[in-house]
Amino acid sequence: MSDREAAAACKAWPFQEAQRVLQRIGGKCPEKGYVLFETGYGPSGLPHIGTFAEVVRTTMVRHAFATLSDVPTRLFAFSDDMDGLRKVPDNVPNQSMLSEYLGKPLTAIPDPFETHESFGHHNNARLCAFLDSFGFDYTFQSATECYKSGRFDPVLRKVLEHYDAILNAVLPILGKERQATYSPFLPISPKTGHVLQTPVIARDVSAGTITFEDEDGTKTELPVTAGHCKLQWRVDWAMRWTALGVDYEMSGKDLIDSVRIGNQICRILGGTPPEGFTYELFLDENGEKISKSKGNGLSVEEWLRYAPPESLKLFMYQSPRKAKRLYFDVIPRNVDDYLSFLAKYEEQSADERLANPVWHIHEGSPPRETLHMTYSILLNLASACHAEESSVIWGYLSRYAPTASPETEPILDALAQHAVHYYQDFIKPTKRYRAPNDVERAALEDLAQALEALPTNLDAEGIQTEVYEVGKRHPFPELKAWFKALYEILLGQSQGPRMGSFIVLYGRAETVALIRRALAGALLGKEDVS
RNA sequence: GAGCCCGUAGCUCAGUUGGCAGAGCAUCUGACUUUUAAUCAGAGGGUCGAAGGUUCGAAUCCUUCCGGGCUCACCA
Repeated sequence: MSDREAAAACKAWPFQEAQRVLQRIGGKCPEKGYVLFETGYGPSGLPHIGTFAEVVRTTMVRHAFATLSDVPTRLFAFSDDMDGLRKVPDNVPNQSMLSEYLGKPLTAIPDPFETHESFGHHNNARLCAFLDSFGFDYTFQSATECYKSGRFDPVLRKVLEHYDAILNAVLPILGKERQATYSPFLPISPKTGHVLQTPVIARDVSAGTITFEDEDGTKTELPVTAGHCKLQWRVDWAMRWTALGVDYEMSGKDLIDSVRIGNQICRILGGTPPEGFTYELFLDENGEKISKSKGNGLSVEEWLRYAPPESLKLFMYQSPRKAKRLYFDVIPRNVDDYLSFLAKYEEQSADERLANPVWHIHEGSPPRETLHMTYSILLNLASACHAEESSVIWGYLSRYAPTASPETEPILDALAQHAVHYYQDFIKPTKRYRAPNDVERAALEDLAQALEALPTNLDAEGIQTEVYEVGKRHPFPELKAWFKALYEILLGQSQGPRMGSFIVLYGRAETVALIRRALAGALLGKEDVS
């Protein structure tokens, strides 16, 4: 079976989606010369995990499609940057300046960060930087540019022509209040520059204009073309599908009705609605919808501090139609699942590979992983050996696999780095060191000297015996108390790893130094005062 | 009201063309000359929400029902 046949038979959802796209175009290249995938972005906020999810998933479908067909593809990341600013975001500078521009298109508002041509341009740049950091292949599209350049003009005129039909399509899903003032066209006031939400009083199809009442009450006539008017979002979406010839766009289940309306409008405009895919929303650990304003759930940045992007992509790949909880605890699991899919890939047949998530995550060519070490082991390791940096973990890993190094095992190296972050943020703050009493002090001094005197090639077992011997030489009620003291004084926790293996892992000289610092009271400063 | 998702071990969930019910954690037992919680080995634990149907065979497909959750109707 060829790759293409195998892909056509593959049940993995990106292939199923790609099949629908292939059927849509009837196996032939569309007139525009390519199959168009689109993802939308509202630039009044910064890119977030939902943006990421949509682009990753769309990219997976796009790549699956490229495996099924030779028809070229493009992905537009479309920014609705002509949208009027409704509210001043509280996470940006120059708040008072921005408040003077409320109601104006984002691309007509100065950049509060003073680094770009406009606020819209600034956020667009943030979007692109965000997407670039993951290496996504896309073409950025600006709504402002599309409107002003006339690219949307032919379809805008059609919207005017089929005004009533479009109105009738949208009205049923609106509330009563909204129905009264609703207009698909949002004229941009020539006087104030505001995007107006105002009824259309008259329209002239042949001239391509609408008449409305401007903010100061004067009757104003404006062309619907060339950027003089924007469209209300649902109609805007459908117009864009029609004008650009969008073949595929996914959206959240909260938009189901809007997609339905959009499809109707698209047909009214003479277009063919894109193939859609409705994905489920993300929930937090309590099963509540994740929203930026509530700040629940998890940000992309948080995830990437503790785990590599591939694990987040895996999360996005898995069950997109299922409402999944997105919170901290799911990270380690997704890392380990990613690693095991990666390991499994090596021994799979060609068509099994197509259903392996790593095939989709890495666009058909996943990296080879030679040293298999789960993330949970690394997390344990990081906390057991007090890993302030990944080199400590590597100290252990190179003993385990002498030929391995950060250079030969980049995946493992990244994981080690992430495990250190995990240790620093979650384990270390819980540590509480205490000062030794006189008996313990003497025993620790004894241990430090004993460790220095031991033959350098002694193994973990031998060191363990020596630790034991030192304990016996001092008046502990029972040896249990000696080990407990070691953990509490040196590691800041009431239990810990076997001392012999810990010392080998942490380093003999380093352990001696650690003991000396403990004796000097230097570890007490690390105590968490909270 | 309309629509979507979920219900599988104590917990969180896998289960990919229907073919002997799985993982992680938790629990229990044992090993490793310290510890209930480094690590390792092993064990117990499920009427797959319920009832019908299709099938030689259903966690999986169809129907109905029960239970839980979410979304839409202001903005995009």
